Amino acid sequence: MAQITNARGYPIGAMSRETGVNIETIRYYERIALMPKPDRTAGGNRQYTRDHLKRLAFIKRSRELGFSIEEIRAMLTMVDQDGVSCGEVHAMTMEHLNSVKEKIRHLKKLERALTAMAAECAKGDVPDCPIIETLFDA
Amino acid sequence: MAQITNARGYPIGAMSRETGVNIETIRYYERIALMPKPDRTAGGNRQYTRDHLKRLAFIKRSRELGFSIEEIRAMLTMVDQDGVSCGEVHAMTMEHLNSVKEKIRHLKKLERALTAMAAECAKGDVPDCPIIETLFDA
DNA sequence: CGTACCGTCTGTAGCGACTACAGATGCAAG
DNA sequence: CTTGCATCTGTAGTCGCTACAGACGGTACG
Repeated sequence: MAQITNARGYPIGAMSRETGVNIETIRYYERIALMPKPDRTAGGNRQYTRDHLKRLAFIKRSRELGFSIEEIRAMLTMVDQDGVSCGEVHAMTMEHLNSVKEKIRHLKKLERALTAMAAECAKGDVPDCPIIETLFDA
Repeated sequence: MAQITNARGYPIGAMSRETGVNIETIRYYERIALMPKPDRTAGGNRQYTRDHLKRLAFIKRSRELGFSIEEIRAMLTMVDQDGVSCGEVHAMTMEHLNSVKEKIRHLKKLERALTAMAAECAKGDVPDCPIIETLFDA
């Protein structure tokens, strides 16, 4: 009985609220074929199912973990073909993990350089700012 | 005597080689007025001076430290006006440092999540891949 | 039944910071 | 004089959205 509401499916606003994905972004995912085209009401509004909702949540979580759209597309293609190869998914995850680790290393280098620059700076309105000097003459 | 070469100025390719900034990017910086328009040869080729070179190197180093184009523009505007306020530069640097630190925190969270996911995975060609499960049901 | 009003629609343009062409010249060495 | 790399302009593409404009859908209230 309470199912009647669900029988009508989720409009795009509900999808957005449930997953935290922007409405414009949901339509964008449809345009790039990451989300399948949903049914429409007589008037032309999108009507999503629970499966759509799960898929969108999957995409959201994967994006939050920094996977690119194309990586997510690859994973979803495997899921769609019911041929999920755990080895492949594991490899993708490890590769992604390595790129995250490298980004961290890189940012830590920046952090050290910025900290060193800032420490040199007297903070006063001195004509020769050590930060600017460093950037010009490093 | 050897100065004659320099008297002709640097063509864009030399600027690129010296600083490691792509030629297309140098022209892009000119278009967005981050680099001033240089003199031209009779035939229309750009001729840069040592000052241009120093400026481009400044931009390069600042970009490598993750400063945005607009942040760099602000710093260079101060330099151009000869009104370098060390306080302002210091503030910008600290703000930038904080955003770098936050990115590091964020990436470390990702690293932990990805490591945890990967650890759960048997790596075999199991039908139900724990990574995919996690992404679907988290 | 009308009306108000939010939700949703399509299509296009913008963001940041480049990068990648195409097609036409410049210029220096042999 | 020719060869051939360097450089020129202008435009369009990248990624992953985001932000409109202007028109229509759908529902709650009177």
